[in-house]
Amino acid sequence: MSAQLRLYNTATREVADFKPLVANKVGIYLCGATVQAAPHIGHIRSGLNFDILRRWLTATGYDVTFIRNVTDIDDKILHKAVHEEIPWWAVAAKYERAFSDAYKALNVLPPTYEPRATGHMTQMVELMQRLIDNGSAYAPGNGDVYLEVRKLKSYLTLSNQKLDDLQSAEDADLTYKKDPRDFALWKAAKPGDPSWPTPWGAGRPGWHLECSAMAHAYLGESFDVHGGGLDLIFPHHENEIAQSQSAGWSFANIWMHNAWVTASGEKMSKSLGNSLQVHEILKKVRGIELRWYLGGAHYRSMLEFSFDALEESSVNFRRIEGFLKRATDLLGATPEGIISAGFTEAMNEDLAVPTALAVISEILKSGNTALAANDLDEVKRAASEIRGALSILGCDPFDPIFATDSSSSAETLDGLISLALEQRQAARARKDFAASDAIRDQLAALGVVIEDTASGTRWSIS
RNA sequence: GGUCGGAUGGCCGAGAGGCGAGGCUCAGGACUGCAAAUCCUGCCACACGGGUUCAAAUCCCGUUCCGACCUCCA
Repeated sequence: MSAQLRLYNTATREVADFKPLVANKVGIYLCGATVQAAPHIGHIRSGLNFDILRRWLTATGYDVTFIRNVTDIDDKILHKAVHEEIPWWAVAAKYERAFSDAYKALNVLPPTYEPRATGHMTQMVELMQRLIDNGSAYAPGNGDVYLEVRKLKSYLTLSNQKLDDLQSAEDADLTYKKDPRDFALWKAAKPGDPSWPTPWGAGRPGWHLECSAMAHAYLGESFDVHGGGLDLIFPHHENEIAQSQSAGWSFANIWMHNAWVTASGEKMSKSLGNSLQVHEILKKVRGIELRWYLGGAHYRSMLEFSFDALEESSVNFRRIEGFLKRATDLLGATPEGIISAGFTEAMNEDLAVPTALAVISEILKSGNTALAANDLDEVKRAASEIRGALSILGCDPFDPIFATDSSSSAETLDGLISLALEQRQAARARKDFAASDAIRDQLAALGVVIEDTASGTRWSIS
């Protein structure tokens, strides 16, 4: 059972064996950012959770094509452009950059392809043409194009809702829509708005069209996994399904949704302020620690954010890091990463990261014990298994992306501290503990922490 | 109104019929000149009320509270 990856599918509401459509290959489409504001930790959690999925699939031998789009044209971006008094495309570029920086800081791998909505207008127009031609969509003549949802019997099966149970929007305008629940594939241009030409008039895409068009462009009519946050199930993913299946494409095989980061029990939103933006939190903890925290909860569980919990998680991580550092010193080489059976079993069960962390804790314990006993084989095994696990979680401290800058002053620093440690050692040798402790305290005041071990004194910067 | 989650020890956070997840904190012990690091021991929890069962945190019924979505959302 441990050899078979099982994943939860929102569409069936159960965990089932993962069977790729094509042997040894996986196509994943993740709804990425609508680039209208700087990312908060909830946005980044989504990218992170799917990054772990992708790394796990890759590590277990799949050839993964991972698409994460950028939606760079939508209502909010236009509003923001007015507010910030810069062009809409400058808004999109600015926040796309902010997202890229955040992904990089948290070691979220770049997707195989990262398509932008504005780069796929042709594909969107083609899709609409197809939908109009087969009677699924209609253009009422005002420049809008709508999808007629009643024509698709499978509409709302992902969210398990009934069309007639939906509360219809109070401001639904039936001037052009046949049904208030029909949604806009395309919106007619308003004066001053950016627009692209179509056979039905100039305009811009509605929110959902771009994902169907881009998923089709890069992954074809059917693909393995479509992901996103829980809040995208309805309407975004339902509408993607509606468009794509109306076009005759079978679309995604498995739907995966990550849960939110909450604050005080509530879903994060802009009303909670900017303090939980990724770049703000990175002023307090390292990227690798933020990642360890955000990735540590199961992807389908809400993660209640607090700085206390973040700090606690960082303490735990530093312990693991400390072991790897000591093991590396003892072994005289960086351990290679290997994947242990326990870790595999946990990850294969719907990416049970919390269980995987328990596995890491056990390996850590035996590794530390082996370190004390100078059992090199066991130290090497433990360090390798831990490094292997950390690399899947994207938290490998030896990953160059997390490397602290090793400037030329590092050697000088090392020399200076060694000098102080030699003085301390001399004091200890003559049992002048007042002097030796004074040196230790002074170093501690500078942030240099000392540990006396059987093989000498180690130091690190806290 | 419809749909979907959740409530677990001081705190975080898994599990989903039996044999104490794990982490953090705290207390004690080992090691140490003292620290630090590490290891060991301790802290036997599952919102409430019924029920099923040899056995329920887990299944069933009911209740309370919290949250999410219903065309802006990761």
